[in-house]
Amino acid sequence: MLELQLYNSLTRKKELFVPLDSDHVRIYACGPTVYSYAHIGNARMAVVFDLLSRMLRKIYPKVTYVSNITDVDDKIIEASQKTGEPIKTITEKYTRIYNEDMSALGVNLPDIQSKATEHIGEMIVLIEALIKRGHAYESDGHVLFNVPSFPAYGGLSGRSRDEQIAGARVEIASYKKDPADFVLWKPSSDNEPGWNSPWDVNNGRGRPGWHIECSAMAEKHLGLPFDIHGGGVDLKFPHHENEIAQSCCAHGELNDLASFSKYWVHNGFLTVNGEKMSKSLGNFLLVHDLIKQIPGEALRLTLLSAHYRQPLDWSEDKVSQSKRMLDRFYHRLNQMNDMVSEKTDVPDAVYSALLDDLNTPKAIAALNSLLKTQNSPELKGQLLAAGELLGLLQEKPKEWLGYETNIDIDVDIALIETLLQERKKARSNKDFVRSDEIRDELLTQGIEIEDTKDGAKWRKVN
RNA sequence: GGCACGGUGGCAGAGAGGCUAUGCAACGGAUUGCAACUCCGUGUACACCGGUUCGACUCCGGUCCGUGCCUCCA
Repeated sequence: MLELQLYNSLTRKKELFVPLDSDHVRIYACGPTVYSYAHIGNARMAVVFDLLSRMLRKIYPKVTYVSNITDVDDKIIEASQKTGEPIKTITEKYTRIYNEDMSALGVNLPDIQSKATEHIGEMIVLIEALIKRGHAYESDGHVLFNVPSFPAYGGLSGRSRDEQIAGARVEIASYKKDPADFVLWKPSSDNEPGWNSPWDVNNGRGRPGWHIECSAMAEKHLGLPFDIHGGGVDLKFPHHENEIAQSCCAHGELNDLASFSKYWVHNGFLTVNGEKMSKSLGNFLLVHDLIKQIPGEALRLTLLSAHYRQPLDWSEDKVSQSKRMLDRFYHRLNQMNDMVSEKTDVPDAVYSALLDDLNTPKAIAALNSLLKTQNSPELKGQLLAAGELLGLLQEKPKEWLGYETNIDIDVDIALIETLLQERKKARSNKDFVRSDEIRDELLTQGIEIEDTKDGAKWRKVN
């Protein structure tokens, strides 16, 4: 197989990916709301779509990957009221931290990281088009999308309008014509962020509803239709469903759900020790914290260790497995340090696994199988090429394995050398008690001794 | 309640109508003063019940169990 297959949530089938324009592939993925640190579930989305964009770039000459930053949202307002920090301070801070944290996971910045607050004008244009075409209406200071005006509504998530009303556990606001209607624009009070709009009430200020930003930004930066729209499965309904409704209806495409995005890709949910992350359980794992304890690359490999559409249960055990696996790879790379790697393509087994709907577990298995062959410039080239595509194995082996410690000098190299000398002497005198004492002492400091043919070496562990 | 997705060896996790997944752990061996590191080798699986088939863990139906969505959520 030489072509990319992707599971398309819209058709519920694995399909051959055929770009709308093979000279320019366009992809959009829903990014974070910046009011706090990103958790490991956010990271899964970022890593999955980072990998997808890497694959697309390998295949096609030009790829534009857009991912948004939601910087206007009720949760941000709440955070601001709680901490007293201005909204802009909060959103800028967490955008910066998000990008730093994702970078630690080997995630490249998207080509365009669009911010909601910079696209209010485009949102207003879209909402006006919806009103004009009879898909939206003003009510009590709000502008709402009228779901019954779009008979195809629900096509992505596969639930009819009746079904969701039947199951709805929310109170239905009185200003809605239909219980399924959702907000496009809402009024802002004086202490909430707001922009002038054609639907001014309450001193003339309002702010967008959640869904409209993605419709507006995807259209602006990618044009319609574009190739791939992605995000977590939990966004399928209602967020993505609503995006489709807004974008299709604004352009009169009532019968073609794919007139917005041709393919829809959803990554599975992440649980922690079998449970959903939630504030009440206190099991929110923040990337910001994890990267202090574990190399980002081990986290990335853990996220890629299950297929992207499968649920992934996060556990320390899984992370340490990933770390061990990387140790093995780096060990082999270290053995080949002096070899000039041969320039090679990504090995077929790895590449074809990824072409098959990003089957990363299979790709990783193939990568492991490469280790069965002997060290050679070719092997080194293959490992590095496959690693580059996956966003792995790009560190210096000596540093990864701890043979070279960079700046973090909680290690007294002179002392270690002295102790190693003493141990050498003790061993030659068969004073194994002292020799083992030194070994244990160094180990408590995180220094592991390796006895080799060329004498003792040491490396920093953990 | 509705919709959807799963149940694979000790654990994680792919796959496939008949052909070794892979990793971690475990065990055996090499190496070592003993270890660690490293290397070599080994084992165990496909929830349950029917059906289709020459043959199913893989296809179909049912049962049981688990998870997610239906409300903010990656």
